[in-house]
Amino acid sequence: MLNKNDIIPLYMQLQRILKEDILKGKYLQDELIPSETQLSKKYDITRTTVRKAIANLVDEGLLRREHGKGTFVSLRQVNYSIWNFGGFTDFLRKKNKSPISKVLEEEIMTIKGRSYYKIVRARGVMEDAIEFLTIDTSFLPLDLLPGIDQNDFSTKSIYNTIKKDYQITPGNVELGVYPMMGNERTVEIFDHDLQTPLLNVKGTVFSDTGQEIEKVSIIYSPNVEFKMTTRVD
Amino acid sequence: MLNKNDIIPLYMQLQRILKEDILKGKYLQDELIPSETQLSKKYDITRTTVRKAIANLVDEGLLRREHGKGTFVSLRQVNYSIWNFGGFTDFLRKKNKSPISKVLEEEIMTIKGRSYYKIVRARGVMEDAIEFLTIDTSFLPLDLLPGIDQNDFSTKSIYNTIKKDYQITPGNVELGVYPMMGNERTVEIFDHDLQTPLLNVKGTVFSDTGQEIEKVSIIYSPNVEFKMTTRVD
DNA sequence: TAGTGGTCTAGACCACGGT
DNA sequence: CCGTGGTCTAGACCACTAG
Repeated sequence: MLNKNDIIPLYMQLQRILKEDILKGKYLQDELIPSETQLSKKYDITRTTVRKAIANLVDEGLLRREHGKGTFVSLRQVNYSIWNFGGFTDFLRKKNKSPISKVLEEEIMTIKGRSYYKIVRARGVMEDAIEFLTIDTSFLPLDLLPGIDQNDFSTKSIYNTIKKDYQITPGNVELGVYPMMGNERTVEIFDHDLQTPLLNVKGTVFSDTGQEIEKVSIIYSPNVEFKMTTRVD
Repeated sequence: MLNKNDIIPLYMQLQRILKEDILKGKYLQDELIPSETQLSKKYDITRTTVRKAIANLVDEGLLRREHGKGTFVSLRQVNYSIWNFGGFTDFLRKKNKSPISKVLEEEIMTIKGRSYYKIVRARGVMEDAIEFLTIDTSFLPLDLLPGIDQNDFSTKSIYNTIKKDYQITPGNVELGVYPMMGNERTVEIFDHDLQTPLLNVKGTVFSDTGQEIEKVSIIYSPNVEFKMTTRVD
C-alpha cells in the first residue's frame, strides 16, 4: 500500500512497487499488468497519478503501452539518446539513473612537446546489473590543468572538476563522427557482436577564451542512440 | 494559437510552437520562457496540458526546469548542420565543384495510408573522374508536394524545388546517426572495402509550420567526414 | 459493446527561490 | 511575501481493440 503522508510522491511509491513486481517476476515478459483504472482503485489514487508512474517506467523501458489493449511488461534494452558531450553524469542523474565510471587506463604522456594526462574510462549505468554505454578517452593538458591527474575520476565528473577547481568553463566543441568496427575491448565491455559496427565521436573542447581544454574520443555502445535536432535554412 | 478541434493533441501543438520559438531564437540560451501559468492563460488551456508539452521538451533536452525559478532554455544547439543536409548542391557550387546526381531508384509508395515519392540518388562531384560521396534516400509526401515526382532530380535540387515550386521552407531537422556495414551497392558506388563500416544519417525535415516535408536517409562515403561544432555548458 | 489507454479540464495544496 | 514549478484530485470525453 501507499503512504499518503510520506515525503516521497505517490507516483514514485507506486513506480517502485511496480518495478519491484516486474523485476521479481510477478508479471512476466509481454504480460499485461493491471489496468490504470484497476491500479487507481487498488491504491486509492487517481488515474493521473497512476499514469505518471507508468509513464516513467515506460521511459525506463520496463513497460510498453498499447492503446486499447493494455500495458505490457517490456524488458527491452534501453536506448539512451545522447546528443551531447558535457553532461553525461548530469544527463543520467536527471533520469534517476546511477552513473558509473570504471577507469581502464591512466597515463602521463607527451604529444608534440606538450604534457597530457590520458585517462580511459568505461561509463554506464547501474541498474540491476552494470550496463556500460560509452568508452571515453580523454587527453587533458597538464600545463592548463596542473594536478588534474591527482583526481579519482571513477567517482567524479571531469567537467565539474574543471569548472570548480580551475574555474574554466567549457564552451565550443568541435567534433567528428566516425564508424568503426568493434574490437576485443568493446566486445568485452559492451557485450556486443564483433560484426556490429560502432560509433566513435572524436572532439576537441575549447574554453570560452579559446583554449583547448580537452581532446576526447567516445565509443558508443550499440544500445545508445546518437540523436540531435538542428535547423536548415 | 492552438486549434482545439485539430486531431493533433493540444500539448503537441504547444510543444511544436515552443520548440520552434526556441530553435528560431525567440528565447535565447539560459533565458526564461513564460511560466506555466502564463502559457496556460495565453493559450487558454490548463496547466496540466502546458506541463505535458514542457515535460516532453525537457526530455528532448531543449528546456530545463528549476523549482521556484522557472523554465530555462537549455539548448546544446548544433551550429553547423551537416554539410549536405539541405545544401548539398549549393555547398558544392560555392566550392567550385560540379555536383552530380544519379537516380538509382524511383517509386511511388504508400506508408500508413500516406502516399510518398521515394527517390534514391547517388551524389557526388565531377573532377577528373566521378566521385560519389553519398547515397540519399528521400521520402516526399505527395499530399503536401503534389507532382514532385514529375521532376528530374538528377539535375535539380530537391530543396530548391520545394522552396520555389511549393513555397515551403525547410526548418527544423531531427536526425540520428548510425553506423552500418557496407553492402553490394555501397561497394559498387563508393568503391570501398566491404569490411569498412559506414555512417548512416537518418532524419526528418520539418517546415516552419511544423509539417513533415521529407524523411531522408544518407549513407556517407568513407571519404566524407561528418563534422560539426556545438556547445556544452 | 465493454474495457483499455489518450487527452483534457478546473480546481487544490505544497515546496522552493528571491524580494 | 509572491511567483515559480511539483504533486494530486475527481471528474469528463475520445480512440482504439477485441469479443
